[in-house]
Amino acid sequence: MPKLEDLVPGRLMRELLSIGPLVRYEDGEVLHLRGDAKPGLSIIQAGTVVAGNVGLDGSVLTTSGLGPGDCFGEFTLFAGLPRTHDITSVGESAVYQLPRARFMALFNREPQIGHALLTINLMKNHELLEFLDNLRRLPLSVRVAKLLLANTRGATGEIEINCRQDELALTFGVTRVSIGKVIAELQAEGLVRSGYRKLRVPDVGQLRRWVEEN
Amino acid sequence: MPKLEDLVPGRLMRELLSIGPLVRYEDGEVLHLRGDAKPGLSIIQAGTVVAGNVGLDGSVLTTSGLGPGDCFGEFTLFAGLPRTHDITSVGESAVYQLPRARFMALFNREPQIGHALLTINLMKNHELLEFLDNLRRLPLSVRVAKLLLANTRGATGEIEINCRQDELALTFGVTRVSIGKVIAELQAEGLVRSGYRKLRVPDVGQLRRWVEEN
DNA sequence: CGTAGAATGCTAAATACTTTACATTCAAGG
DNA sequence: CCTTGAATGTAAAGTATTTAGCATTCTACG
Repeated sequence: MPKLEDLVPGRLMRELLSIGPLVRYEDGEVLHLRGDAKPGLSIIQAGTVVAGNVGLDGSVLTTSGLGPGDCFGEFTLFAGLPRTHDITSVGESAVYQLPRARFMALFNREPQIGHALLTINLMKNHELLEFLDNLRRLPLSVRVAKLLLANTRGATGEIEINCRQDELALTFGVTRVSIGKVIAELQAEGLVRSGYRKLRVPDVGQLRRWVEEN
Repeated sequence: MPKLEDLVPGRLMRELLSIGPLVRYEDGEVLHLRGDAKPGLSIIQAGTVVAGNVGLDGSVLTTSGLGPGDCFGEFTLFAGLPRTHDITSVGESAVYQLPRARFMALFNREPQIGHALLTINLMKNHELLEFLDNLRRLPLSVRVAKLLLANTRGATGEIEINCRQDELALTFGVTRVSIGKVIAELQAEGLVRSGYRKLRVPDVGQLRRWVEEN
């Protein structure tokens, strides 16, 4: 996924960052609450924040993690609607908080910003559609394997992924039991080995081939 | 869902439409093929076109219908990637086909265009997330009922919706059998009455209440 | 070094949806 | 008005997933 800083030239990026204060957050601190109406664009300088998942009543389970260079909050600016997710800091983080007025002024002057935001959001859209498509057509085992591959980022040979089964369950919207079964299957085929808070893929190439033919 | 023509002032809209030819298509004619690399923005003047669903090999099943004032093709312009769907005319249609270079020139001059496209795509994104969320949390019967309500557009009392069960099955990614069962359920509760190529909702308010409490 | 909380492993019954197959009903065109 | 293709209705068997337990294993921390 492209980030804002990959899509706008350095000079413009610096100008963008100069219009909002860099705010620091502690682990677990809330940056924005769902329903909050105050608009603005946020750009992550350091650390990780997660969006999503209120639970109980339901709401969106997406729990997507955002890292340095990622931005969020476009929705409040361009759709004119309140925040759709809670945003929480995971560990310490530092985030530029650009207020609406000054950001929009720059947006109106520099078409490259709109271009970059459109690129980012069209890619997101595309990924969502693919996810939906996979959801309908592929068995859970293949979807899980795909996610693992997405986390190898071009590595080959043996890799280790730090994740819990209930995290996987959440991202796929299924129960931990189902994830457990799937991992047992994959393990029986020698494609992964499960551990405490981690999964080991002994041979990325092999897993990739298995995904291809399923 | 907002359309381009709702978001840019008339003057600018006319300028936009003036930069590309208005092309007419017959029923079933293909406007763009999946994989086609030629970039450009398309704006529908009249008629309906559908995007999606190659079948066989799989690919996206989304089959979303687009009408007058809707636009498509942003993906080819801002993500720089080939078409992701086949686009086909349903009945006769007329579509403005704006070539890349001239459109981008206008885009760079008029920030309102970028603003409008962002609004549209952020809303789409939001709807997709909600759809995904519903998919995970709600039984099929409630999702179907929600779709019916979405097609009432504020009407009250009795309404009639023209759709086939296999169309519903396609949009929800389930089989016709499942849709049939769901409709039978809803019918048993007196919430809908099924007919040939149509569904009748005797009391929109009642259906709405039923959805609320499920 | 133990132990408690966190995470995984496993089982069984219940539910939702699919697949396959066939019967029935509808409506448009000759 | 009758036929035919399109659409809906229904049923039975199979599969995937959930729900609700409880057992086991791991590891951080006291």
